[in-house]
Formats: sequence, C-alpha cells, structure tokens
Amino acid sequence: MSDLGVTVKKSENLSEWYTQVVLKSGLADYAPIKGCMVYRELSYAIWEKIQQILNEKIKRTGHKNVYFPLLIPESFLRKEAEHFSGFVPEVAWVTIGGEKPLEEKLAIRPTSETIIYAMYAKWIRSWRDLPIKLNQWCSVVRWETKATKLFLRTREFLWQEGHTAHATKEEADEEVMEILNEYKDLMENYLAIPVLIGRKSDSEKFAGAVYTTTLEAIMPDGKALQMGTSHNLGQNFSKVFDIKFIGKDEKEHYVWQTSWGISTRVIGAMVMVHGDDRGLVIPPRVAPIQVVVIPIPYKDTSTEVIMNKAKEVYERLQSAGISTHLDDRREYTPGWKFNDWELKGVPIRAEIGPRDVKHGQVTLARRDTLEKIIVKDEEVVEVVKKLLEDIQNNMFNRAKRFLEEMITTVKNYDEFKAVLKNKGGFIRASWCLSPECERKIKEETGATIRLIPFEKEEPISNCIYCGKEAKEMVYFARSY
RNA sequence: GGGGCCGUCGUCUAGCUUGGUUUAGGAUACCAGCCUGGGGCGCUGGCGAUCCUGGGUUCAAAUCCCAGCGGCCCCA
Repeated sequence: MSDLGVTVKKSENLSEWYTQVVLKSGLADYAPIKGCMVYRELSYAIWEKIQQILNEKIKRTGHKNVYFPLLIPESFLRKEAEHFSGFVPEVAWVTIGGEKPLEEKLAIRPTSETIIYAMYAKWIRSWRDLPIKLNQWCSVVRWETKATKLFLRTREFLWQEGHTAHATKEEADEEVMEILNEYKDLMENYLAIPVLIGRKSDSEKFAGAVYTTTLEAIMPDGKALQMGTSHNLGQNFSKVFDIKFIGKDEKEHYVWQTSWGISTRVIGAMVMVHGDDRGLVIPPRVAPIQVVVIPIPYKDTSTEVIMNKAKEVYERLQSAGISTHLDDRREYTPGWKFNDWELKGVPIRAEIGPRDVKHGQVTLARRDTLEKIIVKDEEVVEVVKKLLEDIQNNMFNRAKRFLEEMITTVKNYDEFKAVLKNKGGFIRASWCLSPECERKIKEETGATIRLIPFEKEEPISNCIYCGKEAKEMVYFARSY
C-alpha cells in the first residue's frame, strides 16, 4: 500500500490517524508559524457551508452580521475582572507600532465582548434600541502552549461570535436557549454529530458569564469535545461598560447580555466522528462535493461515448441541485480516483464504464457503507437524492448509537475511575455541587464536569467524591 | 503539567550505532514519451537534497557533543 492513503487504522491510533487524514485529504496543513494552520480549499468550503447554514438560522431569528476590530485596548479587556483573569494567560499583545512602542498595548482579540460592548454603551439609549442582536465571523487568537492539533487546538482559529443586549433577564435567557437549539440543529441535522446539551459548572463557565450552556459530543476514543457554547452574561459587562437604557418605566436600567460561539473545531469533530480507515466521510449536507462522477474509458469502447455519458450524468445531477464534480482527468486511472475521492470523503461516487453504457445504467458507490448500487439512467437523480438523505441519516444514527453507548452511570468513585480507565465516554455521577470535589476529581483523574443537564436528573447516590448528600447528576468526561 | 520519539529531494525513507569508497542510495510524486483504464497499472528517459538551524570536537561530520527551533506520540 502506498503512503498516499492513510497508513494507520482509526481504531489503532486515533491521534496519528487524525493527523494523517487531515493532511492527506487536503483539509488543512501546518503553517510555518508555531501553533498555526492553513485551512485549505476543502475545509474552507466546509466552513462556508457551515456559515451559510448558520447565517440562515441567525438571520431568520433577527440577528445581523457585523465586523469589529481585531485589536482591543488593554484597558477594555481589564474592565471585567473575571473576564480578564480568565483570558490573560493566553492573550497575544501588540506593543509596537512601526518602530514606536505603543502608549497602551493592544490585545489581539481572544474574544470580542469588551470591544463590542464599549460600542453598545454608545449606541444604546432607550428600550427602543433593544434588543441588539449582532454576530461576527472572524478569527481569534489564543496563545496556546500545548501541542498543536489541527482544528482542535491552534493559536488562531475561525469562529463566529454572537453578542446580544436585552431589556430583561428573561429575554436574555430565551436568547441563550434559542441559539443553543439552533446550534444543536446544526450539529445533529447537518454535521450529523449528536450532542448532549446542558449547563456548565461554575468553574467551567465562560469567564465573565453568569452561566454557560454547552453542546458536548463524544469522540471515538471516548473523549468529549465541546462543540459550542451560549452564555448568559447577565449584567456583568453592562455594569462595567455602563450600557444603560431608559425603560418604559422612565428609569435607567443596565442591559442583560448574551454571547455565543462555534468554531472550526467542529470540523475536527466531524473528521473524528465520521472518518474511517480510508479517510474522510463528509455528511452530505455539508459536503462541498456531494457526488463525483468518474468515467471509466476502455479501449474497446469508444472513449467519447463514455465521456459523453459521464458529462450528461454530471449535468443532470448538477442541474437537479446536487453538488457534482466530474473527474475527467486522463492522467489518473479510475482505481486511483476511487481511492482519492474516498480519502476526500465525497458521499457518493458515480461510475460510468462500458458496462454502464451498454445497459443504460450508472454504478453508484456510497461512501458511508462502501456499498455499490446499480441504477437505471432515468432514475439516477431520484436515487441519488434519496441516497444522500440515507447517508446523512445513517451517519447520524450510527454516531447517535455510539454516543448512547458511551454514557455510563456510576454510583461511587471506584466505579467512576474504572469506567474512565477502561471505557471513557460520559460518566453520569452524583455530585454535591462543591467546587472542591470537582477540582479534586479533575486533579486525580483528568475528568471534568462537561455538563449539568437542564432537566434535573435525581442523584442515585451520595456525592461520588466526598460522600455527602448529592444535589445533581452531572456528566463527567476527559475532554479535548 | 509529566514522559518518550523524530527532523535527510515535494512526500516517505536508507545511511548515523563503529566519522572517511556515497558524486548522500531507494521508493513515490513531478516532467516528457509510450502503454493503459471496473480499486492507488506498466515501461523508457529526465528533474529534484542549505542532510532543521547555530555552535563545538576532528585532518575529516548527515553521522559524535551542546544549544535552539519545529513536529509527533503516550500519560494526567
């Protein structure tokens, strides 16, 4: 086997497999700057799909896109104390302009709350100015010191960050949940990645938030991956940025705020959840190319006839709204192309060879199951459409079953440690709400509370760490 | 946070232990031409390397030593 393909099995070494798949499929590459990566055509096209889907969702729910500066004055970042201390360890600073040291250093945004809310203070005067519901697509920089992991841990990454301001706490609560649900729909119905949703514990919440909600997915190695977060910021920022409005009651009030985001790390999750030993498997609804048509010319059949039929099939699929690519390169053999497009994760391959010409048919191969299906020419569009849906559903269902298998309930700390060691995944356990127990568990096992369910699940034992009365069932896991 | 491994044509790698017959070898990719084509076809010819960087030891360094940079893996 040549090393054009992935040379390690997913089940044997997930880390190595992941790196190879990302590099060899052409999703991304390492940039010549430590901790930085290049989003190549394929991953950027997937990101554009995600942008398109999410833009539709947030615009439908009354949000608008904007763009704020990359640079944030230090004094802004310092205003909200918890926010500052949460982010400062990984902020990159600009201290020199040209050759002159700056009077005030500028942070390269690790997130944009402060710069955006400085403007909100200027724009908001009355209850009639509310709500403000803005979003921006941009990159942020967080000066990571741990090893780079493409899409999952890089110093610069792409994301979107939504920032809203409301007249009441209730409205902000609703906003947080509305976005969380839109995110859930994106993850499950487009990226085909099932998620658990819930609240973060105080020690895991966003620095500066009143509370944080989260979407958590499970990876094949049993580690959890946070797919997105939606925060209620309460009045923490409005008080320090002085974002006030005159209400209908003719009195001054501070606004209630939310912020929320997802990043390109969801692409990393997609790779890990769906990929196999041959490479990527991209869910049809986010696949930049949904069908690749591969002509298989033979000497004894007119090449022209085969090429014409391939072109015709391509055009029919394309005009039916299916994103199709015709691979008519002469320099590669069909077998080579099969491998290449499988590595790149295209959901359906359509083969057109002498047999297909002769019998008025097309051979379809689906990427998720590798199964081949022969269809009559006139049924191609219809069957492909259905197949794309099947693949999408099958990928989700498979991942969903895995997620369900990876939730284990335990009654005590020994069980907890045993499950963590032997199986991984989410571990449902009883907790007393003490940050001390949470911290000890993290120190001793590396597992953190990934989420506290929205709908309270009754504790089935005392706190697994301290043995005192438990207040909540929570979901622990090791995470990326 | 702790431990380990690695850096040689675009890519994967041999050579390093024991310094010198290596003009740094091969595969693959790439280019030209032929031949092929239903799972990474084959043949002929060609192009391609600051041996990661800097310093040191030596008559002589890809090889030994030191430092730095970068990457990977495992554990927490």
